[in-house]
Amino acid sequence: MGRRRVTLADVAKATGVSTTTVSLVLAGRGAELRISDDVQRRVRSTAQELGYRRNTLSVGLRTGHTQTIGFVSDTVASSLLAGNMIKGAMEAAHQRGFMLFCGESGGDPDVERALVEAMHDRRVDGIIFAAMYTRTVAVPEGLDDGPAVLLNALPAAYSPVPSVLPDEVEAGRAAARILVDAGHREGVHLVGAGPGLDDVPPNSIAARERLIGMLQVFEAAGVEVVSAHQCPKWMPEDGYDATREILRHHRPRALVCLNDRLAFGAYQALAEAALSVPDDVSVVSYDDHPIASWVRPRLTTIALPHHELGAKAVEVLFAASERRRRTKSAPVVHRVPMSVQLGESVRTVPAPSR
Amino acid sequence: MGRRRVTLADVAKATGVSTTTVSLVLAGRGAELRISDDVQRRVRSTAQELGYRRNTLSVGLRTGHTQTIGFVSDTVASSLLAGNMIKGAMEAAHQRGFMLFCGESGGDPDVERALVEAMHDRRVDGIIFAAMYTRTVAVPEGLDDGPAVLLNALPAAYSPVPSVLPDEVEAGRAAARILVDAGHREGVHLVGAGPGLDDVPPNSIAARERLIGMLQVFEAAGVEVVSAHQCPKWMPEDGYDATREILRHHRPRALVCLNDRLAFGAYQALAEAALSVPDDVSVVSYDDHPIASWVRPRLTTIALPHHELGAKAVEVLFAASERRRRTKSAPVVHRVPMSVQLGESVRTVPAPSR
DNA sequence: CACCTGCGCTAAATCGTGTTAGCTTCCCAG
DNA sequence: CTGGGAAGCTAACACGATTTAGCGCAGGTG
Repeated sequence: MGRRRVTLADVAKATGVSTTTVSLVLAGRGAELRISDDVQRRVRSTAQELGYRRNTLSVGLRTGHTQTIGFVSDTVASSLLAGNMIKGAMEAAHQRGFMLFCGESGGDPDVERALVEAMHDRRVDGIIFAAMYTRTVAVPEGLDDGPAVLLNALPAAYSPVPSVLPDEVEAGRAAARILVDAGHREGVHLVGAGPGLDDVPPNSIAARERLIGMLQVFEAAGVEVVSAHQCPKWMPEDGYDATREILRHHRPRALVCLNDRLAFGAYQALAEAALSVPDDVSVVSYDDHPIASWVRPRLTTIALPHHELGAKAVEVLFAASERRRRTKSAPVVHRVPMSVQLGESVRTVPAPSR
Repeated sequence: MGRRRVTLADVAKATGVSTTTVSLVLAGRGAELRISDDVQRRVRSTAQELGYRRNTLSVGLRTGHTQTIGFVSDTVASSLLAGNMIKGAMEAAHQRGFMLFCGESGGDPDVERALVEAMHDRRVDGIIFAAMYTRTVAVPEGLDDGPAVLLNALPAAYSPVPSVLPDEVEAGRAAARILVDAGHREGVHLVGAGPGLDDVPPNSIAARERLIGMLQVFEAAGVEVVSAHQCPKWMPEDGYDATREILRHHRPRALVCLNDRLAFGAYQALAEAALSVPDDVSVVSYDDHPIASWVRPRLTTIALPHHELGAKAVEVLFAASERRRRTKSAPVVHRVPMSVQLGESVRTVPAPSR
């Protein structure tokens, strides 16, 4: 247990060469600096034999590169989202031999700054700053002291840091298209946001962009949205309340819920009113939260590509580290497509005969 | 951005003293080595002024301590559990100025080993090896090369590594007691495991220990468990199927579901059979998954103390690092209590008049 | 024989900090 | 005037790697 690790010097001594040689060989620069094949073989073999592993701290101190990325998020716990984003990032990082430092701020700007500093202290090669729901964020001071990426977030003020986000507008179009293609023309209601583009939860990019996409398609198809209900929290209870409110005045034929938890609440309200999904009311929602596949009938939902988002962030970060050496260009926004998850919550409406 | 960080030498030069002095002062050992108050003040003030931060890599290289903990889990994504355990660990670590390296193996032993090695390469001060559902695990080779803790898991074979686990037996007792105290004596069924102690999902400690606790209390109260249904996966669908099976032969008065997702499935089956919770059937379950508070009526559930588990693991890890220097004692199992979350899913049954 | 070139490797500096051993200065007793 | 001790600091090495500059040798050339 407490036994000393094998160092470069140990390998050098055991092979009978200098540490320089060992270092070069193991870095794959042996040929370049004309170390003979024989020596290379011997070095590799003794290194293997002694179980040599390079000390990342030492390398980091010398070269400035630590094979490490910092991942700072506001909240990992309250949503599955975080887990899969982190997972995507970890896998992408691990493929390149990188590890992830994880930190959670709870949304506190002081903690955010402290985390970013602590990561720079540990000389991370870059930082991913992630939000758990798609929104605008204040970029913490010091974030752009090194390569950085915003994940699932846009900077509130101007910032040179690039962003990686789901393509919410297209997701909005996709959701609307599902209803339009299924023949729905009337009795369409929105649960969670609208009717105006500003009737959204604070800082929510997702809500606004989904609305934009939906309204484009509905308008083009001549579908009128009967009512829309803004909900600040997007939890099941809010969906339940909003749906009850709708049922008080209308007989809806289709609900678009701005996420699956709202849809879950809507299901409850519909069940209470003895309305069946999808025979009486079609339901479409967003996120592909696990609950979407647990309810009966399963929800048709536009999936947040958490895993891809995380992986993409790492990719962009690497690209940024490269570019940084050459030139600084304008900040970029990368959009990751959202896919349709088909459930059984949408009914095909027979086209009205003209 | 690319500007060089301030080093100890910079502070020393600016103050007009040696790096040794600065190092001592900032380490709080100034008095001990009789550096004058005046110099101490000046050092601190210039350090502050220049925005000096110590380079953790360098310190780690020199001292062997990196203020860093490795967190290796099998799966973070598929369960909320992970998120809160990690969060608990992160907070506890952050309080002591530590950061967390996160890695996920997906259950692959090769990846586990690789992660543990990668963390040792980065000279972590200790490793938390976490399982996402309480079970026995094969301790990966190399884990005990440094301080380590198993979180939510017990070693499959003997291992000197301590464990941190929820107190599942007591949780089992608590669940049974809820029903017994509410007056339930008949029509009690188990969903997810049983009737035998070996009728559990593979390696599941939770199932087995919950069964033990429940059977103790039921037996003591003279309550007979009418039927029990083992489910390998513990997903809503399994709970749905098991409950349908129960309803085919019985008229249950109370269901104990071995987790909330099973209970969610049970709710669906009960609703289909037009049975009301809790008026017709009481339901108790485990975990306090978010779904527990989303369903109507809310579930009464025995909560997994994820957050505390994570924090406790860190605490045990620190204690282990201390102890390691002195003596190695027998491996310890730490149990964290599970708390009852009251919902409205249990009905009080009037005592039968004798 | 002196000089140059290419080959195959190594000595030594370096990264930023912690730590041990010791240096200088001052004061005072003998 | 000298020796000794305390006060207050510093020189120098170590940690484990990378990297630059260059050394010694063999062989060919004028």
